[in-house]
Parts: sequence; C-alpha cells; structure tokens
Amino acid sequence: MKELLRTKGFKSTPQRELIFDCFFSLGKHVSVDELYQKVRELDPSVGHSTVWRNLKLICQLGLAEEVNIGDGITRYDRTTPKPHGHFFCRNCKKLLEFDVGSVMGALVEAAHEFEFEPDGYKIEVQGYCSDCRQDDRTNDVATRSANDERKA
Amino acid sequence: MKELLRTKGFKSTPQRELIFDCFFSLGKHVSVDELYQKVRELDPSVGHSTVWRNLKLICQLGLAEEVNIGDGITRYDRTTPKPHGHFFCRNCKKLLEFDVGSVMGALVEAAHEFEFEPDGYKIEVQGYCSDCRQDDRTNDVATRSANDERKA
DNA sequence: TTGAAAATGAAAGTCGTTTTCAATTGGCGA
DNA sequence: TCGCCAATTGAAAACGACTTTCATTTTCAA
Ligand SMILES: [Mn+2]
Ligand SMILES: [Mn+2]
Ligand SMILES: [Zn+2]
Ligand SMILES: [Zn+2]
Repeated sequence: MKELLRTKGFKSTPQRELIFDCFFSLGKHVSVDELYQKVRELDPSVGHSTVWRNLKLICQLGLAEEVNIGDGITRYDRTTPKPHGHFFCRNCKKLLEFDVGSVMGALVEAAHEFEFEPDGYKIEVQGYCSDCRQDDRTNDVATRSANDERKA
Repeated sequence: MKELLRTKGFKSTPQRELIFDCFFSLGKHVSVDELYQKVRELDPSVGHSTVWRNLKLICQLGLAEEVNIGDGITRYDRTTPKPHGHFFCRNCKKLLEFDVGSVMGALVEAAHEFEFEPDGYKIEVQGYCSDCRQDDRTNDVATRSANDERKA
C-alpha cells in the first residue's frame, strides 16, 4: 500500500494507512460515517475530513467507487475485476451483489448504436430480498416495516 | 388532469395545475430548480416548496420517478410504459435514453436466482456521448472540458 | 354559504458533503 | 542527519439540496 501511494505521488501517513486498512477490512458499501466510526475505534484522534478525503483518494487510485442508491448517503464500494450489479432491498436496505456478465453484451451493443463510449456501468434493481418478501409478513423486519408505514 | 387529481383525493389549485403543465412541457429529467424557474416565468409568486411538493405528488401519482445520477441533484423523469436505461455523458451531462428490453430478461433471471422480488430497475451507463468522444477533441464542448480540467 | 381539510409560501431546519485555514508532518535534497 | 517545503491533517465553518414548520389562504363537499 505504501508503495502504491508513493508511486502515485502521495505521502504515507499513519492516519492514511489506518483509514485504508479499515476500509478494506470493512468490506463492501461503506459510508464515510461507518468508516469514520471504525477508524475512531482504533484512533479517536482521526478527523472526519481526513476520512472523507482518503476515501476520495481511494477512489482516485481506482480501488473503490462511489455508489449512490438515492438515500442521500454516498457509499464506497471496492472495485471488482468485473462490474457487478446490486439488488437493493427497499425494506432492510441490504445491497446484494450479482454478476452482470449476462447483460453487458446487450448494454455494450446499445451503447454502440448510440455512438456512446461507455466507461462505467451502474445496474441496480430495487425490490424486496428473500427475507423481506411482501408475501412473507411474519418475520421481524417486515413487521417492523409495516409498522413504520402505518406511522408515516 | 383535474380529474386524475380529484379521483385520487387531491385538490386542484392554480399553482398545482401550472406546475403539472410546466413539468410535462419541460420533458425528461427535470430538477426541482429547473421546474421552479420555468414555473416562475409564468407566475413569479409560486414558492419553491410548492414546486417541490408537487413534484413529489407527481411521483406519488405514478407519473414520474426520481432519477439520481450521483451529482447530488434529484431529477424527475416522466414514467415510460417500459423501463428505460440512461447513457450519462460525463462531459456534457446529457442523459440519453435507451431501450432495456434486451437486458430485462437477464436481470429478472438473476433476481429469481437470488429470490429477490424486483419492482424497479436503474440501468445507467456512464461515459462519453458522440459529441464528446475523447477521440474527438475538436468540438466546442470537448475543448471547453479540456480547459476546465486544466483549471481544476 | 360555510367549515374542515388541504394547499401554499416564506423561512428556518436538517444533514451529508466540501472547503477553509492554521498547525503538523513526511520525505527529499543538501 | 538536518532543514525545508509541499502535502496532510483536524476543527470548524460553509455549502447546498432537500425537507419541515407554521401562519395564512384556498378548495370543495355538505
Ligand atoms: Mn457492490
Ligand atoms: Mn429517462
Ligand atoms: Zn430485505
Ligand atoms: Zn456529451
């Protein structure tokens, strides 16, 4: 990691190392705040803006990219060798990843027809995951959701 | 329009009629502010929050849905009989629409494998449109973009 | 016509993101 | 190793789109 940073002209700092480590240990779809919390467990002196800036840096380095599911919170997703799609559950807010190999061909073809030069794909399917299916109202999360809707 | 509103239990007001008309005359991918500007040309007394609220109402009625391309601005897109995808040009920010019929099958199938019940699809391809292709640096927009990047 | 409910507009509040700025620090060259 | 300078940091403030509040006005069914 130090090496990657140096070759790209960035300095290595304790905060930066910590933030990078935490990001990659947390896994997929991490928000600034989630990462901030994690980092603070190990070093409470690290600032919010430093976490934010280094998350941006991680993106610049091509190690992650922003994911925006429309809830106003930007999440950072480790880049995968192949692009992947997301199933976003409207109820429990989980993001499931799935392979998009089978749709890429059609997308590339469509792009070609429009003389559009694609360099990024965002494929997101919204709905309800197996735990939250609407025909399965007996589990906890669904019940909670029903209550939420009633209140709103 | 009055009728649709009334049957759904909403009142008809001059502002509401104006906002609805302007929205449908503006076309696709309209932001609150764009619509607000347009409405104000015809009636400067209409408030920002009224435009916002009615845009939400238009969505509730199923006449439009929110589109989030990650630039922090929510846009409202008239619903189409069939779902469509977007090509988003990183340079000129244009949104081109394309038919996603050819990818829906694969998506539905993938969803089925995950026992995921889909009810919304967001298919967005980023890149450069024909006017802004990177191998075509002679046109205005691309040149402007190059200048922008130099400044930044 | 009249009253309850809905709608409006200005203003303020919210909240995640981004910038500012003074202080600190890493890393290269002497 | 030392010293310098640009990069980095952290606190705080600024930003900006979105959302809510509330007093007032308007709609529309009875
Ligand atoms: Mn992902
Ligand atoms: Mn569209
Ligand atoms: Zn779920
Ligand atoms: Zn373009």
